[in-house]
Amino acid sequence: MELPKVYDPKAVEEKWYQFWLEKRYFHADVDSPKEPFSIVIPPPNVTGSLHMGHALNNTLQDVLVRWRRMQGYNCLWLPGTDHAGIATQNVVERELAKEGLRRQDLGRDEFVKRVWRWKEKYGGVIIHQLKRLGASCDWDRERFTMDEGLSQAVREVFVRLYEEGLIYRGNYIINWCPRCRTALSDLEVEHREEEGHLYYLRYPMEEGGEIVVATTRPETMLGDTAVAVNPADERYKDYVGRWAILPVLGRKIPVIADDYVDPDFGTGALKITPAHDPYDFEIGQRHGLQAVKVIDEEGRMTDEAGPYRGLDRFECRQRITEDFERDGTLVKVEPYRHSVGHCYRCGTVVEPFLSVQWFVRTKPLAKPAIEAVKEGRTRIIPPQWEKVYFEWMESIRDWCISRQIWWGHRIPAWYCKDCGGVTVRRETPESCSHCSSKAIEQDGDVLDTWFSSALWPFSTLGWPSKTKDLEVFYPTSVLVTGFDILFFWVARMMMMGLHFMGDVPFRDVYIHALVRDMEGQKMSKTKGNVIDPLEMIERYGTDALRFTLAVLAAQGRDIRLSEQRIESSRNFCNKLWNAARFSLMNLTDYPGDGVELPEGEPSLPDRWILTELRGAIGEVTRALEEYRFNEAAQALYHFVWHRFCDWYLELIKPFLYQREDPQLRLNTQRTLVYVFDKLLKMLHPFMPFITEEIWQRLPHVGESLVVAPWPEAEDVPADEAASRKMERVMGVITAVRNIRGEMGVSPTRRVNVILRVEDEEVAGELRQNALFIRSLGFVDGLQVVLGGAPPEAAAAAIAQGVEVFVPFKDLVPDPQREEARLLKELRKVLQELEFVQRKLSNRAFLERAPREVVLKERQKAAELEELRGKLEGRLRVVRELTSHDEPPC
RNA sequence: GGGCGGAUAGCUCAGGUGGGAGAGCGUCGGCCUUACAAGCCGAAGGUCACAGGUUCAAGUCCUGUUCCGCCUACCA
Repeated sequence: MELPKVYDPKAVEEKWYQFWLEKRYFHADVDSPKEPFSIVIPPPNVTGSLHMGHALNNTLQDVLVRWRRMQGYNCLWLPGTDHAGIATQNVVERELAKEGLRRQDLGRDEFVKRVWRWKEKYGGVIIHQLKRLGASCDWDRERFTMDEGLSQAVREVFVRLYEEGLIYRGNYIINWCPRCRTALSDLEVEHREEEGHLYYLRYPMEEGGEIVVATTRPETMLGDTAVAVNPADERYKDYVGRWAILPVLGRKIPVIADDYVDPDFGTGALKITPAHDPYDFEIGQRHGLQAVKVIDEEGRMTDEAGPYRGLDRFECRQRITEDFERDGTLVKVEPYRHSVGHCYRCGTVVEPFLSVQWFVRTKPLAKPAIEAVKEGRTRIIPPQWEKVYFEWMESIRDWCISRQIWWGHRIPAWYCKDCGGVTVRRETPESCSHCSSKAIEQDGDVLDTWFSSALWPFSTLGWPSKTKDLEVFYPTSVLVTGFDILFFWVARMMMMGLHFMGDVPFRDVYIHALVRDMEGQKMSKTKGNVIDPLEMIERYGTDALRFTLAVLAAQGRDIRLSEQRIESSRNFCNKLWNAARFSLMNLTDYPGDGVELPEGEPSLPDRWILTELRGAIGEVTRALEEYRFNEAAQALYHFVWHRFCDWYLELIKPFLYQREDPQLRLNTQRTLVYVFDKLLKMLHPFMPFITEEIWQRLPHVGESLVVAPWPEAEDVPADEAASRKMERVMGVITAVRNIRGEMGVSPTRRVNVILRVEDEEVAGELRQNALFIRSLGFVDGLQVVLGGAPPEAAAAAIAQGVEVFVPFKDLVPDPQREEARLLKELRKVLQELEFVQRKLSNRAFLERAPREVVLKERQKAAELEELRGKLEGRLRVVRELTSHDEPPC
């Protein structure tokens, strides 16, 4: 059965994924005696579809899980999705809008039912896409944040925190999105620098005179209840305690003194709007000021806004500015650049808004979470993110968790209509816990989606029940995520995990980069610069995409992805495929299915490739242990392409194409199979599909690569001495090819070669390995001479002490070209030599540098000297020829 | 305002603990050499942002400067 010339991903991916599922390789057995290795997936939004960020995130997780599984761990990769409150509600509302309906038209119950229906129908999309990516998740354990079990965990956590005084309800300024009509946490506000204006407004004083205030939001003046100045500000000393008259409304407002006010900004007088600015609110509290709401939930002016009632807040700004310009209240307007908060979901300008909300008291929770990282119980990788984590945790503010939407976990609090008391319960109560009245009503709000995500590492494993899953798989081994949700999610999981499980949720946190386009821009649909992972999978195959992402995933740096890069990974797949094709063509008589080392004395190429393999196994394993995905992938790429394919497969062709020495042929086949087997195993976590397809076709032991053992470096015999011999032969081959190339001769044209060495042992070695030089160097006659006069009419090169000559008669006889070539080489050598000699003539270097470094430099100098001598000798010979060749004129 | 990261070949980027400047793509020259033209062979190309310092030795450590990017922040 011969393989097609080109690897076709479509023909294999679906087949093997189904096979793996049928064999239940991804299923984690809680009763397994093996050491556990667990990861919980960062649950994608149920509304989501796979983008490059997901592809990267899940490729890296799958690499880790598949690798650890092969190492013999009991692996659990727990998948699932997030109900994504606002996002999902928005999606369904948009769908309703097409029917001309609002959610209010349906009513809450009907709307929520509709969201569930939407979820059942479309919510599985991203899960399906993860499967196409090859993710080896335990699908039997798939979870959704609104599942019954997880909802129970949410209620349990809420009630416990409430009872511990860590959740409270209060009237504070929060961030409000007038479009989504809900409160947002501080983190859900995106600050953007914008060109705005600074308006200077004149407020008359009750007893004559005036005070001028500066503001970026003149419309909020309608809610002003004071003007504040710095107590140390001499200019306003006499104003404090007196009254200003608010224009338009004519309200009397006091001038107060507060340290918060910066006398150097604006006019040094600050208008105070306690209901629409967080700091004004604080000042208001300090001074017992009234808070007047002039903007409502939808961003429209309230009745308190007098003549401006009903206007949109921005319309009002426009109108009030015009009016003030007319009546002289407006002193001046300056252009002013400042940062404005926007809703992270819909982009609407956020309104600071006074309302009653639920909050988590975070400081007591943050402390253990800080300590856990300080003590190394959780490692953050790369470590520079630790600092970011600490900074945020140490300056953490209380977390507003109530949302005025319908899709999410309903807050388990009931209010009594009779006594006004609050009843917080795990199960729906019959009556008020304070007065036993039956007239109770549940809070209409739901919880921030991140509240349930914060419980993900233990709620998915069955908490609050004491399950075996929890016992075995918590804490999880590693969390793989992007830095954009370090605060949103990672920090909060740390807090909740420590508080409710008494242990960290994960041993390691690996933080990977963001995927950007070639210009370094974040990919976004609106910019139109997205590279769709599914499209790439269609075009180049899943393995090519995965390999690309892994090889680009260097720590601490964003990934700039281009389709070209995926294309070259596709080429790598094809290279591997053709190596398999070649191997299969030469294994038709291979006995059995065994994977064994060669018997007796292996050939030089065998010993060399085994030595290289041993090194590669060590390197790849070490890189994976350190989360250096790019280095592991790079090492594999180099080994497979530039060691195994470029050299080994070429070197063994003469052994495979002959039948005179059956033992040699068999040994070669064994090594070929052995090395191929190991490299497929190492490649499998990165490229699961093509490796399985090839492995299954080659002689192999076992049912599937998924559960095949990870290679161990110690099992592979190394032979450094043989390796060095091989490298010398390879050096000679390269020298011959170089001469041919530089002298402009076709690589397939046969030439004769003379090798001249000083050392008898080396001479014997080269004679022994003449076969390789002949076949890879396209050499006809090969002569190895020990010293003696070098040939004259020949091009020369020096490779590891061996002088390589190709007679001019075999090339295009062009002594001038040869002279130029030699000169170029000599220049390089002289330059290097000068550098080394300068070092060696420095007494400080000889005295202070370690002995082995000095020794190395001396050796280098000697080698270069020798090289120089030989090159200069050649140059003389060639110049002699050129002068003879000079046509008489 | 504070903090973090980056500046290395034409492009995109690797270069844990200081001692050899590297990869992919692109470029140039030559090849359908019975695994692969999505390939093979060969080559060119870099004062490692700038200025100092530490050291026998700096892409790598320290200080400063410039230019990008990101996070974060209560100066309306």
